[in-house]
Amino acid sequence: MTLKAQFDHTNCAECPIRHRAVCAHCEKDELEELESIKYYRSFEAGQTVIWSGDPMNFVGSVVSGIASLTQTMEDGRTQMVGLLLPSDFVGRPGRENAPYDVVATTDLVMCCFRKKPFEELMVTTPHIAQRLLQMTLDELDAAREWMLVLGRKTAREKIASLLSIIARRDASLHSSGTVGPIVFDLPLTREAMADYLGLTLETVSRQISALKKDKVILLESKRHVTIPDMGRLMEEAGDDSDGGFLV
Amino acid sequence: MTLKAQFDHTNCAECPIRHRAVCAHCEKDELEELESIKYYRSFEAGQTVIWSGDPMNFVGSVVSGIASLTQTMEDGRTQMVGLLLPSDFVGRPGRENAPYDVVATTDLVMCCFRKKPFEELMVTTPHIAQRLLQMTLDELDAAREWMLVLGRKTAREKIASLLSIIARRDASLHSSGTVGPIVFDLPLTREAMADYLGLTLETVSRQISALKKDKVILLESKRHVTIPDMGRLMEEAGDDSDGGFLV
DNA sequence: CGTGCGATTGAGTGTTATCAAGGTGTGTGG
DNA sequence: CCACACACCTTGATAACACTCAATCGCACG
Repeated sequence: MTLKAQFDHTNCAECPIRHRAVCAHCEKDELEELESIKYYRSFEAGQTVIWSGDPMNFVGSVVSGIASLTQTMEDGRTQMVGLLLPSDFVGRPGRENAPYDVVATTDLVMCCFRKKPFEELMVTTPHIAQRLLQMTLDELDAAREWMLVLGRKTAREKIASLLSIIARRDASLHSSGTVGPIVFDLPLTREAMADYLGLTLETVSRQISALKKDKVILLESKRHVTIPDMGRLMEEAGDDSDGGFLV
Repeated sequence: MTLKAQFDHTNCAECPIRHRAVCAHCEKDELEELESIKYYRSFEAGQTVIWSGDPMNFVGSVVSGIASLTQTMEDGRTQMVGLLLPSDFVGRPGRENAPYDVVATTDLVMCCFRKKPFEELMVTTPHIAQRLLQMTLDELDAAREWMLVLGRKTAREKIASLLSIIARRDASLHSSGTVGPIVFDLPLTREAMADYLGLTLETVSRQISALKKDKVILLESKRHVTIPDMGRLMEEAGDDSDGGFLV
């Protein structure tokens, strides 16, 4: 609620995701149109944003925090199919019902647009559709990367892959140095990591312990990770050890 | 080569994928522009269309046959990350190098456009960009469905899932009856199925034998499959037994 | 008739899941 | 302030499922 107030009257020009979100390519006048139909919503960690199957009357962008897209089978097995970071887009123009659960993994602020007006804007504003196409293609690439992880990597490689992705993302935001240790906080519980990687939480825990024992990672606390050697981590992930940093 | 000739002078209006491909929404004049930059290419089963990492100077649509998108790790483990059926699009506007291997699984005919002119058309022709967005969103949904299969399903469920997808696609093309047995030919080798499902070919073979023994499927030959009861197959796949047919 | 590819089947192994117990840290109420 | 509850995490013992290695089969093709 306090977070909501914090953003309620924010001008798009000052938005932290202004240049990465679906509105990134918009001109000033286009932005004003978007601004007139936008509103902010906040969620606490653990809250469900949308239930699979429910009607979706909005689309929107993650402004801050992390959300996850998950699929659940009848017997309770769950698989995360998307990790939504700031600037990522939620919802599909033209779709009536949500195909996945959307859950706030951390406290979350979203910039929402009512679906109908947004769909109309899509037609009149090519910049929005163009940007959405780019973003969707990027998400498709990420999904295909994860298919390799899910289908072919060992538990240890899966953990190393996830850590290297989070580390890479964090490095692209905060630090600037290309070399040297990388430090970050895990935004996911062991269970969420397991759901992302197609493992059990016990296996996640064991493999993290193993990577720690082998000095691939250092743990100050259960969530606070230091990567002394990024190349080593990427070897463990089964990726090309070099070349990758800017992929 | 003979296939190539067969399509070389085909008018778009008579094209079998005219209403499903990236050109689906195009008006007559837009189609003429596309027609002026298109050319057909044919590949034999097993041929590689594009190697991962190679520069891509074209994009295009699958006209007939099946192609696969695969990722390969340094040690040879491979994961299929896309199954390209007629009307599916290959390539990403704006991208220089291919991120995956594209391999012809069967004999294949593609309708190609040189990348540069196609990218220019994308800007001037919203119908193309709109359709490409739709198709990309559909592919993303399919990829996420596969993430559940890869991450959480058993070998038996994986096989049943793949069979039900192929059966569903075939049913949507050929037959009309909603009930009754479904018959089709598998377009994939056991090895290709394994690469798709994150299994070994031996496990694929064993599970197919098991499904056959349990009368979930009937096999006239190794590739010719009959599904006596689609609901039963979908139960085996771990999906909701009903509701699914039009998903 | 031999060759080769795709597929099947078997035996043994190993990675990961399952079941179970216990540990750590944080917030809340007595 | 302490004790308790709870969520999150770790670790151990055991078992199951899928992988590996290996032999064989069937079929198409030269």
